[in-house]
Amino acid sequence: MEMRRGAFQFGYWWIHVTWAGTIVHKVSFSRTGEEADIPLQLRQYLNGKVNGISPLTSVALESDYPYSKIYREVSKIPYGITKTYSEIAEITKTNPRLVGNAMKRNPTPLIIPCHRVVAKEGIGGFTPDIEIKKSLLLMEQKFSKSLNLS
DNA sequence: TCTGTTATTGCGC
DNA sequence: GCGCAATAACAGA
Repeated sequence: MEMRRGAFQFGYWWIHVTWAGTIVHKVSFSRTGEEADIPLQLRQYLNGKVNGISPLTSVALESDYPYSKIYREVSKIPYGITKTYSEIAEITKTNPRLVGNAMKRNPTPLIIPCHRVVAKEGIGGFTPDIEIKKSLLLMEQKFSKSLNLS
């Protein structure tokens, strides 16, 4: 399967995606970019038009990745829902601190919905910009609410 | 190898 | 409120 690279503008940030088929290998952020195709499901998700990115998955879920247990648990969090670092830590028998570490080193944010993991009191963090996390959570909340109404 | 660094939390003061 | 330990992967030296 051929590896492809694309970019999508989201607010003030560009989201760069590297993928092959339905497996996403890398997601990164930068201030500048140039429009280039990304997987359709991801684009619709970022536009707030669908409540998920199925069938896309991440290389980080492959079992030989160090934090894969944490990543698998995080990817189970449904659209529009948030969990805390400590909840993930309890399930994976690790430490909340380590969960934060895993999120920071997440090679594919969005695909692994690390923005749905928040601190017990507060939002937690996000690299490179907390505003991205806030926008994503706000967008998900709005869209899931509109689904309930219809 | 060894050390410093995390997107945290809960407890003691 | 503040300081600190728990705890494991990783980068850089």
